[in-house]
Amino acid sequence: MQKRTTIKDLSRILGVSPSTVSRALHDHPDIGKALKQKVRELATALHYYPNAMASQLRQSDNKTLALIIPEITMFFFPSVIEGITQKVREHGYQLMVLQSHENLQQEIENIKTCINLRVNGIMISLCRDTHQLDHLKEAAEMGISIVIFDKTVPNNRFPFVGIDDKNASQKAVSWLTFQGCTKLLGIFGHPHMSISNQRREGFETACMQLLPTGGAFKSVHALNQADAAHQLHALWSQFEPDGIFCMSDEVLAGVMPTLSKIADNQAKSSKVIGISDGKLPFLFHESLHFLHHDGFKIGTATAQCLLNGLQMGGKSIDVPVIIQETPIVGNRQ
Amino acid sequence: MQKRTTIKDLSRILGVSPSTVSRALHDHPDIGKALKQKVRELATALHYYPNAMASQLRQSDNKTLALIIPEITMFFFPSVIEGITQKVREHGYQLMVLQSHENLQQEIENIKTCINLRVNGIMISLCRDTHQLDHLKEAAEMGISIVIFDKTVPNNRFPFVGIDDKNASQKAVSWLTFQGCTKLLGIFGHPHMSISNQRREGFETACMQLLPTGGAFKSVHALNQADAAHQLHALWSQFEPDGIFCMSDEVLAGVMPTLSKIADNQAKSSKVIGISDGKLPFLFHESLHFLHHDGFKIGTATAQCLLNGLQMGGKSIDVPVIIQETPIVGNRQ
DNA sequence: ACACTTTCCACAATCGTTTGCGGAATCGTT
DNA sequence: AACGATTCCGCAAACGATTGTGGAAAGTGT
Repeated sequence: MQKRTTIKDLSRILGVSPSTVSRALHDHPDIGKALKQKVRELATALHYYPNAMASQLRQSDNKTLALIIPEITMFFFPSVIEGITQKVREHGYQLMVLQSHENLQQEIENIKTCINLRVNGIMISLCRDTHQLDHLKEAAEMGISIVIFDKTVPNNRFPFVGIDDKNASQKAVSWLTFQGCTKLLGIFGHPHMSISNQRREGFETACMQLLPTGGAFKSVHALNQADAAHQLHALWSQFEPDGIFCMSDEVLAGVMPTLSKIADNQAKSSKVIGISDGKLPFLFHESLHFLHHDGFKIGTATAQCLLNGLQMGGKSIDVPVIIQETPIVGNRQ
Repeated sequence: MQKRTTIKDLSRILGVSPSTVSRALHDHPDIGKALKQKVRELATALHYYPNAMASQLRQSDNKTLALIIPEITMFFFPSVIEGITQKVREHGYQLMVLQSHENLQQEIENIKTCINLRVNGIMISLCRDTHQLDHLKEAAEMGISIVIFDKTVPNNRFPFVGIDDKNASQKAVSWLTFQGCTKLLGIFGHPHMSISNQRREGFETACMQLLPTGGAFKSVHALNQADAAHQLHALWSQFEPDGIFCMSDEVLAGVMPTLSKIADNQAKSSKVIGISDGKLPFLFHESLHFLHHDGFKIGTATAQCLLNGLQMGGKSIDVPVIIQETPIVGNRQ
């Protein structure tokens, strides 16, 4: 890492003071037009690049927001990142993405990194083993704005962006029963995740309300995509549903191939509905409906929420933002 | 952003010099055991977090590597990021992910950000409109190590990590002909992308070599997933292939649903093979083979290549690293 | 008791920029 | 010609941490 040209270098060569060079480069009105020109020319000629660490230190601000998520999987998060990126860039901030890999220790480490770096704000989707928010409170006390999205904990006091999980599940059940299904299977994500339980509860209460007498339902938790496939397969001999609810794209990705592998007429004709970011359902042949859990929209809303909080000097609103998922979208018209 | 406790605060309270505090926190042998203890206690009591900007400025190094990619889509890149993250973290570096959104101007901007931030190295997959590498050369001259992966330009002189595109295509054609296909369709990505053309060329030459007399082939470029679907659909009436080669997951995602939508016996029985990261093919019912273009492996190899270059003081090897894709993997056993 | 290590810590410079303040030159006005 | 207003720029102190050097106190050996 060799020596790079600095403001001092420029100032020495031009015979002016460093402060003048700095002002010239920033188009400060105090500096004469002619001099500004010369400074700029020399700067490009000598490949001058302002040292971001130095200027950030001086201004003690780096215009950076952090995004902490469990993992950048192919499901959901790419959309979220896209939404956040767009909104964040519009407002002149840089985005830093950190992954916790579903590991609380790593999540804490990431928060520490954010504090050390003096980021302006944090958007975080909690990993499944996170149950209390001390590490976030620590960051908040350091003056960092925080917004939680998607995955949270029950008694969260930070601003939150997400969908109404229970309601979404109820809509799904409602649709299935409307289609005439009476034997429902709900497949949910990792049991440690907040949304898994929210959505399961919504599913179960809806089933109890909406299923006709003689109907039945069952709900299972899958640890991941492969486990969803495995559980569905293992369960089929005992419980053969005519309606299946998949709480996420990951579950759906496990379910669909398995479903078509089960050489059973019932399997072919059983209705499936999911909560989805809206990409995956279109890949399958089978008619497939889903509740649109729009990652992009959640991303922009989360970023917007954080930016609002920043403008209000950290005193952000405490009311959760609930994104309305689009009622029901069929992927075949 | 209120005032945070600094090393000076600690030193003032303890009645020692800032340098002593710094050394104590770094477990420097010059500092007495008792004092170290007191410093550390006060530090945690006062929620002291070292200001990363300050220390990075002083040491003029920030242990950060940048990853610049066109876009974080659901295809391929999540795996790549995973591989890179793992390798990079092992070596104590931070990773910064930047997206160019297939926009050269944005790519240049990202490089500039990297220079300003004084990152140690850059891993980049070029966006499709990038044809010359002046912006990368600029960064290289500033002492930043660079590795290009996946998407590159013809006459690249930087270290490169990727697969042998032509060879992969040839293997695909070879498999299709071995299956008895004689009328092949190759569907490729955006025509501006290097890999699109490499893979198409490989496809075409292989077709000419391997197809029996009477055989035929055709290759088309799709701008994106939806366009792949559309083109396949539009083309079907004129050219009805019995073997289809999809050069990427994105293309595959466009092709498969369309294929099953085409109510034609031929469509059901036509063989499909793709180059894939290895997740998507397992989602489909149809028997589907693919050449494993392993994103994770490419990620680790890219990061390793960059780290090697860093250790050798920026004088990195100039020989491209070619990852051998796993020959042919069937997704149903 | 003397010289000689160790042990432990302070001083001050430094990384590269930014910025409040002050001041010299130039200009315009009466 | 005198005087206030512009215009344009330098001085020096920050931002918060790291580090080479120097040196006082304490311990060791003879």
